[in-house]
Amino acid sequence: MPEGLEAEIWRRAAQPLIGRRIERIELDKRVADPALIAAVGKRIDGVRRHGKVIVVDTTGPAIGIRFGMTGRLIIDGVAPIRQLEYASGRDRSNWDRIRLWTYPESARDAPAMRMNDPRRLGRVDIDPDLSRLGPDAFEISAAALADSLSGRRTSMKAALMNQEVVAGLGNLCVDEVLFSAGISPMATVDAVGDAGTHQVWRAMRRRLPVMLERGGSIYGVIDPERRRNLGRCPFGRCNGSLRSDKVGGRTTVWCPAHQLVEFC
DNA sequence: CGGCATGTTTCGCC
DNA sequence: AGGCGAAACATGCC
Repeated sequence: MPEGLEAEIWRRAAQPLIGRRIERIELDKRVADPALIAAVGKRIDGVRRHGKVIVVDTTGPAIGIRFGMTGRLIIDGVAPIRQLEYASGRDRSNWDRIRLWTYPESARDAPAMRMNDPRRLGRVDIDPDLSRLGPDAFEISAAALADSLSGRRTSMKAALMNQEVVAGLGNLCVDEVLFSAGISPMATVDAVGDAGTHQVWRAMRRRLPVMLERGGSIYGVIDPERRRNLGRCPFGRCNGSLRSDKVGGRTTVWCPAHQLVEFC
């Protein structure tokens, strides 16, 4: 989905919904659980986030929203993130997967909240099960990250994208974090070791708030322009060149000159 | 037109 | 048994 950063932006934008009563719900049954109509008439108690998932708590069922690759949240007619990198800025109403009106504060015809997802890989669940998600990427401690990674036989990149290990990092954030940490994305968790894992944790703490403040996952050093055109490595005085490879099944942009198995 | 895309689930294979 | 990689999913865009 949009990653945890985008979910956090939407969580914040959705706070004004708290306290309102749900007047009406329309949903696309292909991706949104029809049982969610049970939330009609209930009051919104809170909007929280874990990893990439938004949960709208009500006095009835909770509404769990996952955004897939192209889902967006629009609150009171305003899209906090207007356009996603790999989707146009178009907003066709038949891409809405859930629409929710509240009483009495829905702005005119605009739903108080809607999720618009052209590609339809997102989901809207009733009482979502978050039990398999790892610690949230923004909250995780160094010890918890080390513990969560221990025993993994896969690459660092694949491990960090695994939501059971740590919840909220996606392809772009993992590339940014590993770039900043100076750790190779293809290094195995074991090869990276305790010291390298700590570097990864520090890079998460360092980079994620900056990207959040700038507006999301695309605002790292490894931005969309660099993902497309590569070029010289922008890390410190590194003399290397960016390259693109498939790691963990995803396009990975990194610099072999400074992203080493042994961290810099 | 071919290929690729901020993600998750499923299917086989160790 | 269970972790892991590849394929599948669905659609738009360059």
